[in-house]
Amino acid sequence: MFALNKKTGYALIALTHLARNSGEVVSARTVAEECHIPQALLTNVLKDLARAEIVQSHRGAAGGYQLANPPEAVTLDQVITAMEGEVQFVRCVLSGDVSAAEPCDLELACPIRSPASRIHEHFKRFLESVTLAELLADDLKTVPPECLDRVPEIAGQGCTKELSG
Amino acid sequence: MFALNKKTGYALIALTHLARNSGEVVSARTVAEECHIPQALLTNVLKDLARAEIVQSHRGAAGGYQLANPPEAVTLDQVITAMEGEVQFVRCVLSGDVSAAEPCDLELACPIRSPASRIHEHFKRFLESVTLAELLADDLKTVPPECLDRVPEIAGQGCTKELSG
DNA sequence: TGATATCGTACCTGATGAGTGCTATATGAA
DNA sequence: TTCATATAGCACTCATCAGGTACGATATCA
Repeated sequence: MFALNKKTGYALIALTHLARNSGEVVSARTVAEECHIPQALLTNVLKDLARAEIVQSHRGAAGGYQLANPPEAVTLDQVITAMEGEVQFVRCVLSGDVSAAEPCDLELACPIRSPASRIHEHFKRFLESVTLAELLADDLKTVPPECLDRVPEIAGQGCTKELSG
Repeated sequence: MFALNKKTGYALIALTHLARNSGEVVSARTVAEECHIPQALLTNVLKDLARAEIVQSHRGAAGGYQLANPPEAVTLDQVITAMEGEVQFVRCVLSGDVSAAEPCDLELACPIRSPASRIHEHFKRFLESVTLAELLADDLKTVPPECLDRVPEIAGQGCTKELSG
């Protein structure tokens, strides 16, 4: 199944919680309790988000976490990268990079390398276009109705941005 | 890492190979040899694709596989679903379905359920908009230059379809 | 100094991805 | 009829990783 993993899901939930308390420092325990996420696990999730500088951490008594940037500036791509590592789409796409941990066996002969790279770019842009602000906007009325139905003719086209407005 | 698994990658490579031999029946061994994919593994991949009716299988001597539909009609979503199961984006999105194998613990309280569903729909449409034909079109010149640079302002918008033309 | 909270890291366990092997069945040709 | 070829359907192994837990170190505040 092609899906985000649970940690990333928890991260998104925690981030929306922090966004709704913007400005305030909230402890991991509070977020865990209010979002019904196992605390020990959420602790690790928030640590990853802090390392990626998506949230700011404050140690000590009355410490906790807060968003490092406004929700509009936090992209889905950033969150996924923080939790799961660089998005790759097809695993070989980045292997031109010498440092890639997983060089592709087919590197020379691969018949889809070039087109897969292009699709990878589009995929990445899609993830970059989705922001935390859209996860906060829980109002379906903000989605232009014409975007909900014209499928797949307009697939992936022109609807993403309107979601946040 | 948010990525397609290797089997799906092999599936895409095999499908492009079949597409380039459109009409002809090609054996799994031939595809494996010409695409440099382990034969035993490719056999399973092609079986999955046949089960999903993405390719047609022909048993017996001189048997093999051929595309069941023209490349324009084969979407990335179909291939991923055939190889990895239904795309879910966030794992809970489909759990409203009673038959879901993985009901979400947070079902009632989840603060991102509704927006995640919307993003899931966009994500799915993106995958439906990418066709095998685009994997065959290896010519970067078919991509309008303005689509390659305006990032992320136009992210995910309006470029996908042009890729195949 | 003690309570609280994050930081870093290591660990466990079950599921799943990647790959292999075998038997049954279908087909075409000798 | 027989044989070679090729797919169909399982069942299996092995390694990796996701999901989750635990603990000592460190920072902050009262």
